[in-house]
Amino acid sequence: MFSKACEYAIRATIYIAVQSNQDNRVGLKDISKEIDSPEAFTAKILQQLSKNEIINSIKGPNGGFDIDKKEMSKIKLSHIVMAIDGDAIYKGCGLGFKQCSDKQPCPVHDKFKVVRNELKNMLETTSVLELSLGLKNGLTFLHR
Amino acid sequence: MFSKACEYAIRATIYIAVQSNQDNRVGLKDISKEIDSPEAFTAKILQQLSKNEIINSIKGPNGGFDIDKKEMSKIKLSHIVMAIDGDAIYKGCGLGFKQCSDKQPCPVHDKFKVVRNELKNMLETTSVLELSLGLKNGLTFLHR
DNA sequence: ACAATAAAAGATATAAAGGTCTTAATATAT
DNA sequence: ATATATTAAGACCTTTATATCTTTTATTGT
Repeated sequence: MFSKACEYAIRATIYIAVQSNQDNRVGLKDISKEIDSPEAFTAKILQQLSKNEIINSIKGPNGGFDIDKKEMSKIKLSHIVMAIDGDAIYKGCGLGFKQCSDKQPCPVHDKFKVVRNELKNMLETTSVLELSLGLKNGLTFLHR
Repeated sequence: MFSKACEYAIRATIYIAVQSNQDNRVGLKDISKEIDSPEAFTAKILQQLSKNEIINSIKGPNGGFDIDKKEMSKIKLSHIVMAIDGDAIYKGCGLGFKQCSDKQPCPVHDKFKVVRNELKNMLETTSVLELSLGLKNGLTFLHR
């Protein structure tokens, strides 16, 4: 569904959100350990998230990453996916045709549209705050 | 959503279905030209489809590929996807966790499940015959 | 039997995704 | 100011997906 980078990005963002909610700033090592991801690769992804203003990055001693509490409910999964994977999942044709459109649909166009719209809607309405609460309350899990 | 190989596989199967409906057997060259795919790569994919008994392959002069008319309504998109991409799209966790399950769900488990089930259902109920009819009737398109 | 045609199989090449390593930049505390 | 902690940036490596090329096998018509 998503690239590995995007999976790590979502995991990381949720974990940072949980910690930020408790006023904890977290560093790369901590994050990659908690979400079970390769450290150096995760660093790259956090850079991307930071550039896209999904998370804040603070250098130096006691530095790390966090998310503004007020922003947390505004950050949706769609923002993370867009920042890492781009809009391919939204606009891409199910059969890979560049010219596929409502006017000139590929054979699966309409069927895919339904599913894609559901996915799109889910991503656009699911907030990082919401996901972080489930994790905090022990209802969901982020590692093995 | 799917691999390139799977996209080509679906395109090819639909095209072969259209032709088989008119009792035409089609060769690799014709197929890859019609569906706008790399010829040699398409050959590999057709081999896979043939091994998985989704299409028939006939060697020699006047050889090529076809699909039994009676089978056409029984072949669903899910069969093609399974043959080429495997079951990752069904069972895979949205965040890439191996251990993700209903009992130990990742933060997006339930939300993804809804979308995935819709996709699964669509793939399992959409037949190659159905798709080939839209194409034959000029309602849908397979190339640029 | 032989030549021609077409797919199968296997080896190889190229591109993209996934991942690491090294050096630079920035902030903090002493 | 200096040493230390931490992320940023860029170069690099590895693996997988995508794609091609060559040789073999099967089928048909003559």
